[in-house]
Amino acid sequence: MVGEVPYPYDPGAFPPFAVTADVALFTIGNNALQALLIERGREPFLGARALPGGFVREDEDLRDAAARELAEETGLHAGPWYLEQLAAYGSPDRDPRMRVVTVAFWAVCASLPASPRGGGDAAAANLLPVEDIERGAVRLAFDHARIVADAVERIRSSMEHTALAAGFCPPEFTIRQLREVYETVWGVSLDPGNFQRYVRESGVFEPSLALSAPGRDDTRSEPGRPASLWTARRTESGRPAKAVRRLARPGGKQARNR
Amino acid sequence: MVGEVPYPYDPGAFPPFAVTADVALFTIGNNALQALLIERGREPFLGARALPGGFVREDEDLRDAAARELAEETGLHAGPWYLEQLAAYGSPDRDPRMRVVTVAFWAVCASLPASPRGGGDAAAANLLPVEDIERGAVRLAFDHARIVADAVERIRSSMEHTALAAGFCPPEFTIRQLREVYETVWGVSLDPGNFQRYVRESGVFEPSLALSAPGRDDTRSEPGRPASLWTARRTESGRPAKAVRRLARPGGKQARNR
DNA sequence: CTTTTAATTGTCAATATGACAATATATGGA
DNA sequence: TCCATATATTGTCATATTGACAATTAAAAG
Repeated sequence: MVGEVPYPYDPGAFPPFAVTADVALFTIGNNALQALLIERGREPFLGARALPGGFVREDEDLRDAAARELAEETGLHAGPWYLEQLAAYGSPDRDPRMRVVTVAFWAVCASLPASPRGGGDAAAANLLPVEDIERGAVRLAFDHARIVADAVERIRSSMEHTALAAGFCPPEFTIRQLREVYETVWGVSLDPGNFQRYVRESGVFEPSLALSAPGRDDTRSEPGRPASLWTARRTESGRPAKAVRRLARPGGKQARNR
Repeated sequence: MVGEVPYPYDPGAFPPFAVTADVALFTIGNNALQALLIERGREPFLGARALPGGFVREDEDLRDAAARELAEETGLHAGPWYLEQLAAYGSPDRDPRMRVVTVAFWAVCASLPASPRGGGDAAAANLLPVEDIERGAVRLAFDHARIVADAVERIRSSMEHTALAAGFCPPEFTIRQLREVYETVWGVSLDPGNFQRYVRESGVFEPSLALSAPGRDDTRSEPGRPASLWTARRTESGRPAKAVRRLARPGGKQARNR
């Protein structure tokens, strides 16, 4: 074998690219699906919104870069989020300055500090309703509108067969909280009774034993029977895993064109 | 605005990466799912198998680069394949020579020239059974074993709700051909009667009108009622689209651990 | 014309889903 | 304490879908 660099490439044999990692972080706030965006403080796209992101470092894994950018932008470290890669976007003209390939990630989390101000990065970060973005009411930089659209589609689809919806909730949650996540992200209204059955029998979630539900009456003051708490079941693949499908209720919100 | 390069980056502000496009092409041959691989002719991983791929050119779109590499490797141009991006792979140590981020694609096609020899590229390309790869019986270069595994999983999953299986068939195909694709890729045995019903009622496929089936007896010589021909239905999203799910038949092949 | 082979359709029980009623368990006030 | 109110949770039942498998159709071969 050779030394430091066993089989060096001819330095001129390949075109150099810049590689960035961008993250579309979603959360639910104000009864709507929200995306974390920053306001660009310089050209190009000065004043437009953009996804948190930046150059991948020399010896940094793509995923680590995405997590780092997210942490820098939200101020939250040891992120309480669920992060997954979406795809690479590398159209030759996506950045007017030079050839940049970005690896996009999507993430979901339960909540965010009221004002997730940039923890040192240039501009301020804030949450904007996905509905506004889908309507084209938000000016997004580069191809970030497409990235957000693709991420939302992936999330909506993934929620049908996995416990992803739990990523929008605290570690333990009530069935109602979970149902409201589905209703908000999918833009539909679900039947509470049938949804209860789904959560109970799908194998995707499981009741939170420990300081479970009925009996933990500490300082609650809402009327009605207290709800039990649930968690996402540890991912044991190799299971059927039922889907949520059409639990919609008759007079509910108008479903999007899925 | 400025001229050629409106907002130039500081050349030293970002680490240069090499970006490549790799393609995992699958087809069905010999009653098994097969992947197109080349044999590496140089270090590192001399002698190991690798996915067709190479550097993305200066002004080339990622997808175009993938299609180009595929065409160069198979000798087929104007590819009769279905090509879609899988994900980016960019672990800092995935290539011992330098920092390379690869954008992986997966593709499926109906058939390939008997011996898809490299159309000019270094090594010979040939098809290897995915089963062997999954079993670890094939030495793959870099992280290509993971890429193949991810691609196979994506394909198996996608086939459940889309017409992707038709990508393994000629433009027009019989229901039996289509069923054999599912059986081969999923490693299960499906009930012919129930599968017929699925094809007929799922909305994913549609009967090939034109020179349809019963009546096109030109030079056939197989016994039995002649099969009608079908095609993938033009993608009209916004439809329910039934899933293939468990049409398995009792004594069929052992299903993989899905 | 009969046998053989494969495609296609039909039947029926077991499940799953959608709609909605009934019951359980809290809070708050009379 | 008892009742009205508000949720959570469980049941019921008609309908739709799925799995298993029988029956029918349409060709080739002898």
